[in-house]
Amino acid sequence: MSEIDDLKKLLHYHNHRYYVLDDPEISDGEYDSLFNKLLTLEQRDPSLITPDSPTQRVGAKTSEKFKKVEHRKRMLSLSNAMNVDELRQFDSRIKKDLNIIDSDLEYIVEPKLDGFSVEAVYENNVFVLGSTRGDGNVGEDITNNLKTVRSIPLSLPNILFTPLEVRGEVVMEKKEFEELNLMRENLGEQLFANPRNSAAGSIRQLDPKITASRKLKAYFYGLGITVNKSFKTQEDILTYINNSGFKITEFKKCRDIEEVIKECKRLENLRNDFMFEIDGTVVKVNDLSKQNALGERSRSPRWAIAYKFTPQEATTRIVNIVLQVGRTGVVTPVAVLEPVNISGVEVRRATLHNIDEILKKDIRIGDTVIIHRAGDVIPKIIKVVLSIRTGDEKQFKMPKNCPVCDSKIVRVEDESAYRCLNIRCPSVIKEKIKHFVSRRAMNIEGLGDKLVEQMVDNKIIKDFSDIYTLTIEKIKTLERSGDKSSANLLNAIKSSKEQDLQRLVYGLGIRHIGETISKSLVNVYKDISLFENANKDDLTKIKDIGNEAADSIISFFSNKQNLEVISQMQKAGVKMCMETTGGEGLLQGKRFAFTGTLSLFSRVLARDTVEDLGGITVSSVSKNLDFLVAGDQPGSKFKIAEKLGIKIINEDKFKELVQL
DNA sequence: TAGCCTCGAGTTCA
DNA sequence: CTCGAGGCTA
Repeated sequence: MSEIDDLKKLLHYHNHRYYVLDDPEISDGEYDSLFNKLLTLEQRDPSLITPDSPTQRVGAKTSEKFKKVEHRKRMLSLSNAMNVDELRQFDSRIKKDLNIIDSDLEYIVEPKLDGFSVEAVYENNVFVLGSTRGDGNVGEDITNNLKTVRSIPLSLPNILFTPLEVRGEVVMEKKEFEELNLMRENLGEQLFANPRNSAAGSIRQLDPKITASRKLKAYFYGLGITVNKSFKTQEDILTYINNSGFKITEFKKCRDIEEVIKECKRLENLRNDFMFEIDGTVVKVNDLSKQNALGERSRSPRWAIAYKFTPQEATTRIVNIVLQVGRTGVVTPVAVLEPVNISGVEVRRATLHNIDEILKKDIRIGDTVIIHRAGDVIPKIIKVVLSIRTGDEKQFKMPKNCPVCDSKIVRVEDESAYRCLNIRCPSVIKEKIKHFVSRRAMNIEGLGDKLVEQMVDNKIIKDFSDIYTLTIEKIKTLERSGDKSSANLLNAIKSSKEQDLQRLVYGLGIRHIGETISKSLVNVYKDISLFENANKDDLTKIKDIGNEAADSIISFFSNKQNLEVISQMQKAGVKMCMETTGGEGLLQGKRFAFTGTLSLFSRVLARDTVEDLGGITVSSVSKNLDFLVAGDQPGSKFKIAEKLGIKIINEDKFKELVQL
């Protein structure tokens, strides 16, 4: 056998290890050197180049449009089940059609990839044709582009039958998609709305070089025409496809429809853990003879159904853009949306962050937009659907004055935010007070957002100190404040006077000073009066305090009004010094993070427990972490911790550790 | 000075 | 949760 053939075999093998099994045996460098060796040999005698050679993945640009390709067997789509009931209906309908009365029907459940459907045809072992689904009958010839997808084998190890037609989905992994969009953003190019569009756009490129650069993956799930009759089940087919060198997704064989439902729910919960987008599951009757008996409708088979996850993406219209003024005076534009249901909640508003964001995405009032709720909860506007623009949309301009107090708003150099600098701005006052009374600061229960707003509007309070001069008469002038609730509120205010100093310092809302720095500050300056004399040198010696934070502290404590408010609070009996703490704790200096649902502790209790014992709690995992406490259904932190070799403990272990 | 880590700040709905 | 930026470290 020639050296060229050996090299090709070797490269195919290592390509498969790398791109299909994700388990390379040799380094990238070694692969490249084998590849270059083959390239040299082929260049010496180009007549030896075969179409399945690894050097032929990226072909020449096709100038004309894609050629049409007729599918020998129609590529169908799937009917949808929008909920669990529709899955059960599907099951009973099939059983009726098959005359199955008192027995169960076996199904295969696979994740449904949100990508681009393709077919790859192999003749005598060699990849000869790649096509899109098109309308199901006729697709487009994308052979050259599919060849660039490294997880698709160019030749197969052994022939079971020929031709072999495999069907699957080309996807772009989420990470890849984000990187691509980031790059396009830097180049000022139009962004892709989601990984599916991105995969579709990449596969329909006339220049295979572009497709090759997109790092697409392909997963296969079925066959086209099948001359071979040895397959009995869908499971056989998946196993065969996989053994022939294709990537397949995980799948599960289910005894009955209830197990199918369980599996669908499981995958739905895990959807964010997949590297690629999945928008549902595909449920197929496992037995091929039963599939045949059921047959197909005009556009979809009767033996399969797609179970759709509750969507995390939706289209809606921007009714208006309004402005919010936060506690730091930042003026934030917020889109008011036509209410739309995404993953079970009605979304009406979405932040637009700042004017740069609006201009970058070219968002206008009246635009139709795609909004998204990923693993998190916060809706995000992904992009404007430009194709439905009527021309009646209104561009949004930042006003010159604060929408609340009408004073001039300014944009600090190099910042995208506009700020209202009026310290008497009612909105700023309200937000500052809400922050002061919030759970993590002074924790005054019963003083919620609505009440604070009323109090400021009615001029009952104008700064923190006024909270401590409230009387039952004043509170009762407000809506929905009776004897009982007013008394409760006064009690809560009274007990807040004893809060730790660090909570007070945090509650003051000094720029750049959050919970952590408040704590470090309080450890050094144990009495509020000492803060006034703090100098920059001393401050910057404290961990995490640099130039900006130090300046911010000094400027806060040299402001007369601030000092006046503090002194008023002191007169009202608010504790202004730190209690001496009793020595070293059990967990002194140990860093903890939590993930998943805890059952023995609430998050707050777990946090307080650690901190009472001198430990530190953090919200993200890094190599400095000492313990990750994992509850039920841990999130991404779990994987990161595993990778970094962080000690992961369960709740029971944690309980032992804190000796409760 | 670059790159990593952490902290702060803003954010939606039930 | 996520982003941006301040601060720390090599």
